[in-house]
This record gives sequence, structure tokens and C-alpha cells, in this order.
Amino acid sequence: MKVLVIEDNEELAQNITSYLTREGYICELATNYFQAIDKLKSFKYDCIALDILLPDGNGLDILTHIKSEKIDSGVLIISAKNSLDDKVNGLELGADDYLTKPFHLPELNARLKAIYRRKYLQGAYEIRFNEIYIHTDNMEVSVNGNMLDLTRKEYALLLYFLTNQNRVLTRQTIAEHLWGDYTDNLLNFDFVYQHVKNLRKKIVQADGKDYIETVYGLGYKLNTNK
Amino acid sequence: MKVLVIEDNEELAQNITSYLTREGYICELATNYFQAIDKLKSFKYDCIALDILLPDGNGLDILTHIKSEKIDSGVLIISAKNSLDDKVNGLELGADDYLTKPFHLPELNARLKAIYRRKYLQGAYEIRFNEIYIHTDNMEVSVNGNMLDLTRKEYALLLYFLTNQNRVLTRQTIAEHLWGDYTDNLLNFDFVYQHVKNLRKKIVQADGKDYIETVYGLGYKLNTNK
DNA sequence: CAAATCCTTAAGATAAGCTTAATAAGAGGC
DNA sequence: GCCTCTTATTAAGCTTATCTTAAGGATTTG
Repeated sequence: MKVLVIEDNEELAQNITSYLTREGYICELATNYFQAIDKLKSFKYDCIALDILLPDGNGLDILTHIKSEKIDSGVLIISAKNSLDDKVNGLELGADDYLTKPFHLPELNARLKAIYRRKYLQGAYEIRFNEIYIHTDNMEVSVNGNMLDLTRKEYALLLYFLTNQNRVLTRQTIAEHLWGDYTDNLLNFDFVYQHVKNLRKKIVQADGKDYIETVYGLGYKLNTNK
Repeated sequence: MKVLVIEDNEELAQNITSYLTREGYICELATNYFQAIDKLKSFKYDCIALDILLPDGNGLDILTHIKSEKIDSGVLIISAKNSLDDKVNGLELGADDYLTKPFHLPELNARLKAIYRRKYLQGAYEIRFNEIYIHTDNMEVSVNGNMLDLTRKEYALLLYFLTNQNRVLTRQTIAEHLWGDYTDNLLNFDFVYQHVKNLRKKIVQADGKDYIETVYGLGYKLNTNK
């Protein structure tokens, strides 16, 4: 899952991103209003953790932007304790959940996962694709009843394919989704080959079928009809 | 077993927590209503010892919160003698047991253990996992008939694994469960390695099998199928 | 109060995963 | 069928995660 953390307190922001990364998220950070808007224009995120109090603007304006631009991301508002107004306004503006500071990182994790479930999986804990099951909670994948031992990147890649079935994904898109803004000034996305190859191999080994179709000159597609 | 003690009388609270800690519990303390709610939002407890009379609120409201938020913890209500109303209300609201002040600490211990048994072990005194038996009452562990001599942390760790079979537990989650809120602003959870290693060693020594599986990049998992 | 045990921390070793570069294989156009 | 461009594979070096070793402190026990 790809997350944008919008938080101006550098130390907290660093804690959050490194924690979420360890927990398997693809995590990007914006430390002010403009940077946030900028990133939202350029990239697509599954969830956004949004601090209300920013040095150069109000987080709720970012939320308004998200909604008016019809950006389809889950939004978790983070704000100071007992700031009830923010809570009410935030939820009214269409935020998915609310978390008060100070909070504990696992709580953030749990809420993000819950938003993801509600928003993208209709509340389910797992995604199915033919005989492939992904248990999003502990990042477990089983194929035909056998556990698949995937690395972090392979898992992220599979999840990305499964939430974009039958859609062609270019290497660049994949790179952006799995590696975030690190890919900003890259010209070469060869490393995607590696992970596609590894993922393919493991799935074929377990299921005998290669659902990942190469679309020559474009990218890859998870093919339902195989 | 991880317990949250909600009790405003500082001296009594201190007595309780230090007693329970000596008895092998992982024990946290909240001395008022808000602190309690806060902790309940962030952490998961096996049992909650809940004093009814708090300076800034009523314990029964905490109980209501626990139930409405579907927090799955056992609840032991503590209140002044002969306050029959509280007892009836408390049990009606879904508390698991009731203890009147003044009480003896071993009595508290016994009741907490009883709640744990009823709630998590279907009334049994021991947990079995393959050839590993945990007798929760006296904290004894046997593997293939041989007594396993575990330290307090190892025991707590094993119990935590056994109550979360086949679920990936991150080092941070483990740390929080075994060390409580002391871990709040830690970034490094290396010390978990040690205890996992020690526990593994003892189990392998006794049983020849290493049920604790390392999930690279995430944490550990007690694997049933080994 | 001393001895023993346990817990924590730090540093170095090992292992797993990720990225890069070089080379091979395959697809499409002419 | 040949050339070019794209994709796949191989292998190596690099990074990050985990494990081990060891030592000092804290805690418990006798």
C-alpha cells in the first residue's frame, strides 16, 4: 500500500515514515502544504495521513483539494487532541477516519489498514484472484492452499497487479507505485524486470499458470482469462 | 498476560502493578479516565482491572467505551464494598468479574487468571501447541514431557506466540506486548532478537523443532505446520 | 549482602533482498 | 530473414535485516 504522510514536525514525520516502511508500506512524505499539493498532483496514493496544522496552510484545505480534484485516496486526519472542530469538519469534508495526537504508531498502522480494507476491499481482509489469495493483514499469500514466500517488493507488486486487474501497467507506473518519489529522476526502470520475473516464477511454481502477461512495448497486465 | 490497571489511588496502584509484575504479568497503569481511554485506543490488553471511582470520570463509562469499541479484553471491576449498584451495572455492561475493596493482591491475581482462562482458553488451565504445553497458572511449560525452564520474558513471549498462532508479529508489536508503554519512543527493537533466540534455543533443545519462523522484513510467526 | 541469574546493549558476522550492468533471447517491422 | 528495439536472464556488488557473541547492569535469590 502506498501512503503519503503530510506532517510538518520533522522528527515525528521521520518516525512515522520509517515505521510504516518497516511495516511494509511504500511511504512518501510531504512536510508542508505546497509540497503536499504538488505530490498529490503528480502521484497516486492509496492512503493519505494528513496532519491538520501545517506551517503554510491548513490540512483541511488539502482535504478539500483532494475531494474537488476527485483524487481517490483514503484520508486519515491527524490532529491535536480534543480539537473537535477539526474532527467534525474533517469527517464532513469526506475524510475516512480521524486520529488524535499524540498517537502510537501501531494505532496509525491499524487505522490505515482499516481504511484500505473498507475502501478497496469492501471490508474484506483478503483479496482473491483465481487461486491466489492475499491476506492483507499479515502480508501472506497463498496459492492453491500453499503459502507463497514473497519478498516485500514482490508482495507489493502482486498487490498492485491485483488491484489493477486487466489493466496495462507500464514499468514506469509500477516503479512509481512501488518505489515512490525515489524514481523521480530515473530514466531506466530495468529493475522492475527483476521483480516481475521473480514474482512470475514463484506464482508459476505454485499454480502452473502465468497470469502476468507481457504487453510488448507497453508493460504488463494481470490477465484474468488464463 | 498483559494487564491495564486503572486506579487513581497512587499508592494502591503502585502496589498492584509491582505485585502483578513480580507475578509475571506485563503491567501498565492509568491513573485517570482520559489516560485510560488513551491507552485503550493505542494498545491491546488481555485484561483490564478497572476501578469505578475515578477523579475525572466514572469507570463504568470506560467499560461502555470498551464494549462500544469492541475492545476484546477481559474486564475485572474493582470498587468499594457494598456498592451493589456498581456491581450489577458493571456485570450488566459486560464486565467479566467483580472485586470489592479492600482486597488481597493474591485474590486479584486469582481473578485475573480466572478471567484469562475463561476468555482465552475456554476455561482450560493449559494451552497446548503440538508437544508444547503451557500451564498458565504456575507458568510452567513442558515439551514432550520435559519441563522447560523459561525466564519471565521467554515465557511471556511464548504465551504471546501461542495466542497468536500463524500470525506475523513484528518486533515492535512484540516489544509493546512484552514491555508495555516503555517502548513508546523507541526506534530500535533489537532486544527482541535476544529473547526470540533464547526461546527458540530452548524449544529446539527440547523438541528438535523450530516452530518460530522468521518472516524477513516483518517479524516472526509461530508456524503450526512444521 | 553476595552470588547467580536475567536483561539489555553494542559490535561484528552472516544471510537475504535489492539494484545494477552485461549479455541473451524474443518480437515486430521491413 | 535480418535488423532494431524490447524484454528476459544471469551474475555480481551493494544494502539492509537478522543472528550471534560478548560484556556490563539490573534484578532476583539464597
